[in-house]
Amino acid sequence: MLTAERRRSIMQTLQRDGKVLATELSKSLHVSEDTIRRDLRELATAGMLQRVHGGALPRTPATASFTERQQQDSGAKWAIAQAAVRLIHQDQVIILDGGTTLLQVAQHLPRNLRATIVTHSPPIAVALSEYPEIEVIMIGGKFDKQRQTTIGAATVEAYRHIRADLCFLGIRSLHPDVGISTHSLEEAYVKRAMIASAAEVVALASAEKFGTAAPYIVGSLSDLTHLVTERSVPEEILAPYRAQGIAIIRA
Amino acid sequence: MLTAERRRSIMQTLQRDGKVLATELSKSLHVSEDTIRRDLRELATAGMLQRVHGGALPRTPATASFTERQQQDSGAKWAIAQAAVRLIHQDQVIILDGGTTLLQVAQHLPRNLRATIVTHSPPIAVALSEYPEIEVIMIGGKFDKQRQTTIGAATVEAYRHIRADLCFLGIRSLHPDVGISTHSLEEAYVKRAMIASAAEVVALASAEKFGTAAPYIVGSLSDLTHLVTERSVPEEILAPYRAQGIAIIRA
DNA sequence: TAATTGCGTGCAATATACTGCACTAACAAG
DNA sequence: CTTGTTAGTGCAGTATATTGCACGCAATTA
Repeated sequence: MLTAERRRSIMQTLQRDGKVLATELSKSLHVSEDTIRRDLRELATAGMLQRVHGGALPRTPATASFTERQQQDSGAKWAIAQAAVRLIHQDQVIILDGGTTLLQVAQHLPRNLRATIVTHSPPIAVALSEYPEIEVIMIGGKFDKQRQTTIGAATVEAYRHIRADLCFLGIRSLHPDVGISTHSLEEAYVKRAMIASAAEVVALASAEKFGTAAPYIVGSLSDLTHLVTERSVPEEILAPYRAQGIAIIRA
Repeated sequence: MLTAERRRSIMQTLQRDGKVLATELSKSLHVSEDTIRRDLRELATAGMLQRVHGGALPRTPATASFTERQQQDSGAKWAIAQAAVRLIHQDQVIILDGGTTLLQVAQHLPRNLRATIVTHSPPIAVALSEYPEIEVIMIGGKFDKQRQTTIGAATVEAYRHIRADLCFLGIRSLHPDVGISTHSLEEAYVKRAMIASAAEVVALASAEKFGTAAPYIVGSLSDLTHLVTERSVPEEILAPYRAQGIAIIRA
């Protein structure tokens, strides 16, 4: 494995997990810890990460809370992202929601995928720089620092002018009766605009999102065409969704 | 086998495998490693791939040029950013251009600055998450992976609806006669829109930008109200700009 | 105190890269 | 046809990069 390739891999791991350990990297990349330490030192000198005892952390605490969230339960998110990616076909126009799960999806795309990806999440746009064949459309608006997405009238308006094949929607609350809901009114508006702009809507929901409801309604279950979730979710919980004709993928 | 043919083959392999090794290419294409290395060097110069020890990797603007560029000559950039920040007042609406220098500016803002910052650079928006008192407006559009900014009609149009107090402009070429110019037509349009939307325009230019010109004109010197540059730039070079009534800050 | 862990440095071995030079083939000008 | 020019190639020698190892240091823990 090339040196530069290994360092890219380290950066990717760091971005994905929010931290890296020298010992773990040494094992997973099959080089000595000395080499890893040297890599980390170099990358730190280049300002690409922050060196700490035992490993390294992302350089910008900016995305700290964001990256932190990304750490928790990353196993399930990883599986969901993997499964979701398989729904994508060449040359499609795809809308990607914000959030950590969707960032995972962006990072798991096939390297040679040729497609147009529309997103209102700056971190996702940046992550997609890695893919030479993907055209990225960034939707503007007021920037929500907590969610790391744009929101507001400009965002909703921009989505109005787009007709996408596929939309990947991050789900906060999903309930058989209530439908899709969320904790922010602005976020709900944006998600509605995304749904309205796409032919097929894929919901990405980890296990704990089921049977919960939040104050602001995004839409009904009938808005969804696919639902990607964890394998651990029992069949009886999924039954109402199946009844709606939603294609269920248990990752 | 023709040279051009071989190089196309290299690019294809790179595209397929995500990396190429000089030794392997030498064997599979039946030429010496020197020839392969020459090919890789040429292709790297042409910006088609990124040369690394042992072979080459796909050119990924995010990791390669942007982060790397942020490294180079960061001393001067740092000083310029520091000086530029002092032009900002509380509660202003400020447009921030893309580019590494402007990212530096974003990272050097006072912690408690209360302001609205408008930018078409996703990395800058993310960096501004740090500042609790700053409202960030992200301008959307087609995402330019190399420059890490949005461009195109949507970007220009969005700037039209904004009246800012201050605009910080990254400068690529500055010439007493030609004015402000750049290498990308799209970028020139966006910069023009930024200038048109701001009451005061601050140009940020490191020493090597002076006396150079590029194909696409952004505007004339009279568009500028301030010019922040390095202390090392001699007074006689700055004279024409002073004559225009531009306030010069030598950081 | 002793053991452990992570860190940094110097060293040697190997792999890779660059430089200058000579050779070839294609091609244009005389 | 001959000659000069150019681009492309390979080779030899030298320079640089990368890596793992041995060793000592510092901080933490048993």
